[in-house]
Amino acid sequence: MQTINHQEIEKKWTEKWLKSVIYKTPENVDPAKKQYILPQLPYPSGSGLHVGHAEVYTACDIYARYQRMIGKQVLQVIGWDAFGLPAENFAIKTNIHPRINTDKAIENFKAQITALGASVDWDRTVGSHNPDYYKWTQWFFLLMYDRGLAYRKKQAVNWCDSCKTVLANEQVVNGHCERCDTEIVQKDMEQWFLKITEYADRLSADLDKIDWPAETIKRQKDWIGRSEGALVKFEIKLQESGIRNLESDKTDRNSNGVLKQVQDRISEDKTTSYELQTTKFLEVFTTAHDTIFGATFVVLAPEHEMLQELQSQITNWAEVNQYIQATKFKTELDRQQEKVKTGIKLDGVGVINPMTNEEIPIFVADYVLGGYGTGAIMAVPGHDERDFEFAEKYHVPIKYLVAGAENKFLSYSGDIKGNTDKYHLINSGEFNGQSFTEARPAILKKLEDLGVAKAQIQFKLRDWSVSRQRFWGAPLPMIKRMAATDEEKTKFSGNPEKVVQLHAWGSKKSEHFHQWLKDELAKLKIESVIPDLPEPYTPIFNEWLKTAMTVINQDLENQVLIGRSLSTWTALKIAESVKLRKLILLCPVSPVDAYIKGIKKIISEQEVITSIENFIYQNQIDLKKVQENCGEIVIFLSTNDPYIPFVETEKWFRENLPFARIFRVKNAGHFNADAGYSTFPTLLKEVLAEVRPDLRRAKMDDLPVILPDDVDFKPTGQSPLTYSPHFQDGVAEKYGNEWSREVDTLDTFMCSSWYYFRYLDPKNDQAFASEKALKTWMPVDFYLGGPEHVNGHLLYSRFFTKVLFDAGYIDFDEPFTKHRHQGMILGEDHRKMSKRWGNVINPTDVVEKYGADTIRIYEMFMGPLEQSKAWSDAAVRGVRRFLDRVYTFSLNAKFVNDSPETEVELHKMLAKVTNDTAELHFNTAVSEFMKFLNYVEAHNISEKLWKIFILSLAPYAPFLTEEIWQTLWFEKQSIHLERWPKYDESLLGKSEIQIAVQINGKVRGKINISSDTDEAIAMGLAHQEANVEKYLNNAIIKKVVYVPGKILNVII
RNA sequence: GCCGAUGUGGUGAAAUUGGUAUACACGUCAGACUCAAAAUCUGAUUCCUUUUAUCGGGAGUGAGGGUUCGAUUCCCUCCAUCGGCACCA
Repeated sequence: MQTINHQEIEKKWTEKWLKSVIYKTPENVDPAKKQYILPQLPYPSGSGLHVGHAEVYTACDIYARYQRMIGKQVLQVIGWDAFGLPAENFAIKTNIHPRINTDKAIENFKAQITALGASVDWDRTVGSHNPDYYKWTQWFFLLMYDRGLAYRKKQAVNWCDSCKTVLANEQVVNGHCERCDTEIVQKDMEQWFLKITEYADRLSADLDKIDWPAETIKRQKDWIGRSEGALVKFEIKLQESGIRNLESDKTDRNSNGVLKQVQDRISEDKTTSYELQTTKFLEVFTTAHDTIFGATFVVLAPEHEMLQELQSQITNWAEVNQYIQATKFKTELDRQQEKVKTGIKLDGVGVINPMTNEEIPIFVADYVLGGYGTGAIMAVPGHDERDFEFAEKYHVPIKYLVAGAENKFLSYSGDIKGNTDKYHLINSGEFNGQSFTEARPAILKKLEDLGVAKAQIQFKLRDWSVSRQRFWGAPLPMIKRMAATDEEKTKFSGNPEKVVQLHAWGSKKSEHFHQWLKDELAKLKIESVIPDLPEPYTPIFNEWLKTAMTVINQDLENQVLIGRSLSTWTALKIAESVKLRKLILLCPVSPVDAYIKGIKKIISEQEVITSIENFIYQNQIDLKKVQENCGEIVIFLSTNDPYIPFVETEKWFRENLPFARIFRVKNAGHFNADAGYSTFPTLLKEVLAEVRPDLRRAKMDDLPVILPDDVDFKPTGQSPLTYSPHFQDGVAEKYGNEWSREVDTLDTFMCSSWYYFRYLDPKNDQAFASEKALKTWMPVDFYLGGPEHVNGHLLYSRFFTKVLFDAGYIDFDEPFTKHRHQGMILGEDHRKMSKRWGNVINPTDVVEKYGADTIRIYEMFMGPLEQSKAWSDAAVRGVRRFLDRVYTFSLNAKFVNDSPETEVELHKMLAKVTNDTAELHFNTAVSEFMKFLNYVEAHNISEKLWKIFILSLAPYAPFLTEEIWQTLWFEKQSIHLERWPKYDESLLGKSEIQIAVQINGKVRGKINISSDTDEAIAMGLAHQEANVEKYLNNAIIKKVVYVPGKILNVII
C-alpha cells in the first residue's frame, strides 16, 4: 500500500489555495444562493487549539465546502474574541501586556486552523481587541443608551474578590466565579446595566420560530423564566394609633436589590396612600392567586423596603433588624444552601387578606428573594411546600382548600394533571364546590373588581450588568460629571412633577398621543398641560413661544417638556432659558417656511439642513445652553416619517446636540395615530424614566474611545483606567472641565454579541456593517457552537439583534436561523480532557503525525456531531488507513468498464452521502465512504465512477482529493471549484434486495426479491426456502403480512 | 428536589414513517507474507446451545409490563448515567 506524504501535500496545497484565493467570499451575491456558515468565535487562549475547536471548524468547513459545491455562495469567517480575564490575569502574572500574548495566540490559532484545511476567508477576520472593532462595540452600547436600555444604578451585584470585578449572573456558577472559582459575594455598587428584561417576553416567545436544539430552547426559556400570575395588594393594618409620616416614602427609590419595575409599582401605590391618607398596601406576586383563601400569612424578603417604612410601627424592631442585618452578610450561596427556613414575625403590624377579610401576620424571611416579583409573597401553607414548612415551624395556621386530593400541596392552579374537575374547592367562600378550571378566572375577576389585583407576567431574567472594573476590555463610552453629588445624581430619580406637551402644526391638543399621555399621567397624579398653540394652520413662531411659556413653571426644574413636530423648535427655544428635567423632541420637522406656509412632505436634504440652520441663527437659539439646561434630551425619529428626511435629520442632531439620545423607531410614521399606537407606551416610559444629569454619552466622533497602553493593570478593586496618565487627555476640551471619562470597561460578552455582523463588512468605518451587506448575508444560516453559552452569548446576541430590528437597522429579529451544538470530545479514558489527567490531545500533533484529512474525517466519524465522545488513537489510525487505501487505489487502479451493479452501488453511496452531509450526519457519511471503498476493492470500478467518489470525498478530505485530482489526474482546476455530483434517483430502487421471511415474527429465512414483486410470487419463493418450508409444511396459514421491499411475515 | 437528555457487542457507534438489530470502524483471535517484528492482506468476532463440521435452536438493544402480525423505535412503571436549574412564590 502506498502511504500519503501528508506533510508535503498539505504544505503544497495550503500555499496554492492561498495564492489562488479560491476561498474568497463571492461578490455580487444572489440572496437565494447565499449561505452564511458561522463557527463560534473562539477565545484565543495561550494553550492553543483544542480538539473541540477542530471539531467545530471541520464540521463547518465540510458543510461550507459542500454548500459551495452545490452552487451556494458561502461566507465563512473566523475571528477572535480577544478581550477577557484570562489574558489579563496572565498579563498580571507575567507583567507582559495582554495585547502581546493575545496577538501571539491569535497567530498561533490562525496557523493551526489553516493547517486543518479550513476554507475560511481570512480577509474578513476581526479581533474584538482592535480599535476598529471595539469602536462599534462602543457604538452598540450607545445605541442601547440612546434607546433607554442602558442605565447606571447602585445595586447588589456579584463581586469576585479574586478577579476584583463585578460579574453577570450568567458568569456565576453555583455561587462561584466562572473563571477562578472564588466564592461570589454580593456588594452594593453603582454599575451599568442593559435592560434585557424589557425584551424578556419576545426573547422567550420567539424561540418557537427558530431551528435550535430543543433542550437549548428549553434551557433558555427556563432562564428567562416567564410565569403568569397576578399582583395582589394586601392592606396593611397598623396596630399602634397614628399613621406614620408618609413623607419618608419619597426617598425609597434606590433601595438595594429590588427591581426597578417593583419600585415603579410601589410608587404607584404611594399615590393611593396619599389619596386615602390612611391606607398602605403590600403588594405580592403570585401564580396561584386562586389559593388566596388559604393565605394565612405574608412574607417579606429582608431587602424589602416596606420593612424600613414600617420601622416605627414594628414593636420588635430590634429583633427584626438584627435578622435583616444578619442576612446581609450571607452570600447568595449560604442562602441557597440553608435548608432550614428562618424568619421573624413582625409584631405590631399585619395585613388583611382581601378575600377572607381576616388579619394575618407579616414575617420577614430569607427564603423569599428580594429580586423576584415584588420581593414579597402571600404564603399558602396548605398548598405550597415551602410555606408549609415555614408555617409548621412558626405555628401559623394551615388552611386546606382542595377536597378529594391525596396531595395536600397541590395548588389547584396548575399542579393537577388530567381531570381537574374531580377535585373541588372548600374553605373558599362563595367559590366552594367549584372546579379549578372554573375558580381560577373567577377568583381573579373578583380580586380585580375589588381593585386589589391585576394579572401580571413575571420573568426570572435580570438586567445584564455590563461594566467591569478591569483593564482588558473596551472602554465604556460615557462621561460623568466628576464632582457630582448624591443629590445631583438622585434629583430626578422619582416621577416628574409636571409634563408640558406642545402639539404640532395643524393639530389639536386632543389628537395623537397628547390626551392619552395626559390621562396616563393623571393616573400617576402627575400634572400635565397641553396649551392650545395659536393659529395652528398659520403658526407664527413667537406666538407659539409666548403661549407655551405661559404654561411653563420656570421655578420647577423637575419638569418634562415635549415638543412634537413643528413645536420642536418652540421647545428648543424654551429649553434655552428654562432648566428642565428632560426635553423630548418628537419627529422634529424642518422649520422651512412652516411657520407660515405649512409642512411639506419630504423636502430635499440640503433644504432641511439649510432651513434648520437659518432658523437657529435667526432665532438665536444657543444649543449649548439647551444642553446645559436639560437633564437629558431625547429625540424620537421614525424610520419612515413622511415629513422628515430621517438620515440627514439624525445626522444634524447628532452633530449639534451631541449629548441627546436619539431614539430611532421603526416605521412609526409621523408618530401619529395612523402609524399605530405602539409608540405611545414607549413615550410614557421615557417621560417617567429616571434622569441622571451627571452622566452623558460620548460624542460619536470620540469613538473609538481608545484603551490606553500606559496602565498598570494590577487589580486593586478600582478600574485600572483610573490610573492611566493619558486616558483623560482632551476630555476637558471636548466636554467641558467638569467632565471625565468613565473608567470601567465593557463585559466581553458585549464584544461577542454582534461579531457575526462585522464579518459581513469588516472594514466599514461608517457603520458596524452596511445595509447592503446586512441584507445580503443575514441571518446566519448555520451556527455551530458550544452549549455552555446558552444563557449568555446566545441570549445576548438575540437581544442585540432585536434592538437593531426595533431601531430599523435590519429587517429580521433572530440572528441564527439554524443552530447546533458540538458535543464534547473526551480523553481516551472517557474523562474530560485536562492537564490534570494527562489525557489532552493536541490537534496539531495529530495533524503532523497523521495529516489534516485524517483528523477531519476521524473527528466526524467518532459519532454524531452533537454527542460527546471519547478519543481513540487506534481509531485515528484506522481512518488514516482508509485514506491510504483511497490513495493507493487511485494510484494503482486498473479501471474496468462501467457495470450496472457498480453504478447502482455508487449512486446509493452518493445519495446517502449527499443527504447525510446536508443533514450534518457526517459520521454515517464517512462510514458510507468506507463501505463503498470495501466494495470497490472487491469488485473494481470504472474511472468515471471513481472520479465521482473522489469528488464526493472532497469536502471531507480536501488535501488528498486535491492531490489525486490535480497531481494524479492532471486536472487544470482545483477540485474545490468543481460541482457536487448528482445521484440518479431512478437507480436507487433498481437492485435486487434481500428481505426476511418471518414465521410468527421470527426470521426463518431470507429471499432475494425486487421491491415491486407481488405477494404470490414472494410466497412462492418463501416456500422454496427449506428452513421456511420446514415450518409451513402441514401448518395452517392464518394470516400473511407482506410489505413489499420490507418483509414477509406468515402467521400460523 | 424539579426539569431535560441518554442507556444497543470488549470499545466508538449504525438502523427513513414500527419491518432481517449490531452496518462502518477500533480492539481481539486465527491465518498469509517475513529469519523475525512492524506494516499490509485474508478470515472470524453479541451471548448461550446443538453438531465431527454444516444445516439449526434459544435469548438478546438498562429492568419490568403493554399495544402490534412484527418494537432499539410507540405507551406505562422503575433503575442508572450525564446535563441544566436550584427556595423564582
